[in-house]
Amino acid sequence: MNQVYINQLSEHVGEEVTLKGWLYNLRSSGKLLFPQLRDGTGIVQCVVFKKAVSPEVWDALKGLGQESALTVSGTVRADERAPGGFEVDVTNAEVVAQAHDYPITPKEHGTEFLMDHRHLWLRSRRQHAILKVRHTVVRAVRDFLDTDGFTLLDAPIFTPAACEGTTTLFEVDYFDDAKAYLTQSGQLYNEATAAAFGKVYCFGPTFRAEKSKTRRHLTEFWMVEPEMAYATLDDVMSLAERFLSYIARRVMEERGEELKVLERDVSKLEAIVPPFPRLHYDDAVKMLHEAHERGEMETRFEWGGDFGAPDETYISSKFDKPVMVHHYPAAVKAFYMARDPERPELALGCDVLAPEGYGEVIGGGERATSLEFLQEQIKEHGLPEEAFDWYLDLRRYGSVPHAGFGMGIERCTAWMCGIEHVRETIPFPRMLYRLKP
RNA sequence: UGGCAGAUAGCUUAAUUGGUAGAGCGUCUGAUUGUUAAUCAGAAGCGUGUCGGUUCGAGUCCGACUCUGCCAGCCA
Repeated sequence: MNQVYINQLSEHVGEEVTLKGWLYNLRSSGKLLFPQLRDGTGIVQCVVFKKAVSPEVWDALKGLGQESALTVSGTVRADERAPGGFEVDVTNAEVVAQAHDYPITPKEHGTEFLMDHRHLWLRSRRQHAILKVRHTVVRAVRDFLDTDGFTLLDAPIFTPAACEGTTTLFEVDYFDDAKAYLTQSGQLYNEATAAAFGKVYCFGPTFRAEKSKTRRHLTEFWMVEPEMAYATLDDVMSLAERFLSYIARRVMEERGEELKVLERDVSKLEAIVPPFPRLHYDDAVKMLHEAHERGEMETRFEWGGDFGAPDETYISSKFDKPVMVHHYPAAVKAFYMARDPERPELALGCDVLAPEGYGEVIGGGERATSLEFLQEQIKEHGLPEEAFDWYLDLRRYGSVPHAGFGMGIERCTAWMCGIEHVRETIPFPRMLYRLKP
């Protein structure tokens, strides 16, 4: 018999097909059963008339528990009463594996319970939709960069020392008595590959041992980091707006059904088109000051600091598109940031703040080119010089202006989906105090 | 790491002033030929996170601990 997937049913109306999947839910009405079958591509309601199947099949189906594995055969029929538009009139079925007392019932559950059952929660409609959107975000990221002339050159996950020296690193034993650290950014390695290949990116897991307990943080997350040789802050901002608008368009094109499941306000995604507003740090601070004077912000923001979550939310709330804030004070940015020649206290850095309070989805900028400047910075930041000798070589041998950024896949996905917390945008989130399952 | 909130049945939760811990869902049995988190009838079963204190009596009050959630800092 003709095995098909549920998302292909529209091509098989009137045909006899076999579906292989799991029981999502079962309702009964006397001589009639309505098993809902899911197979990873979708959910379809099947209809079993008692007299249409053998007594053995009827009895097997009647008492079947949620998430039992089964195959069903029957005729595909378009039906307005069915949620997906199609139904299958079952003529035969086989129970592959019975399931009893599936923990996640069709009722409400708390976050802790669901996270403890993450391995099963993934089967739920909403989680399925979110992770399908993630898949499309990842594909869009790769397609965009690949067709734009970028070469994928992944950075190592084991690193000998801090890339930025600021955030906390996960330390692991690395043979004998050596220590290695899990990467917190591929940034420095990207600068090496950019000098070899021109336009490059790395895309992999990133680890931050920050004890953050917010809806925007994971200890293990995926980051894509493009880097371009002979590029400036302006180039990187142009790239960021083309990049994000491409991702949003792909999500809308390919994941319409999923966005419906998530009840996403698609008009928010439709608004993500170039150009994005560009806001100088000074002007952003001015906005915050005015907001404070009007009583919209509790405390007066001090020039020179980095924005806190409430500041970011306020700034982004004034725009219906992502905002690109640039020229931050150098003091709050990484040591490798290039300086504004006119105002050396400012870094040529840029953060993209997503609308709706999703915060910083992209952080990047132009890198410093001068060997002497970087040597000073490394000293000032108290970083071990010997760990950066190879990095400084990049300034000794043909140093050119170059720029890039990093985007967090989970933050981007949460934004696309319009969901509260990044923990639902990765199959198995790693967080402070959560390492299982 | 700090602030706040919380932990009662497999799950979601109720419990007045300190006085017999109750329900819905799930499970089991039965009814129902169009259900949409189906409904209806019946049944079983099981619970106050851990340790200590106050009290005639603690889910409730006090202390410590463990765990969880939310917010903040840090960042993507």
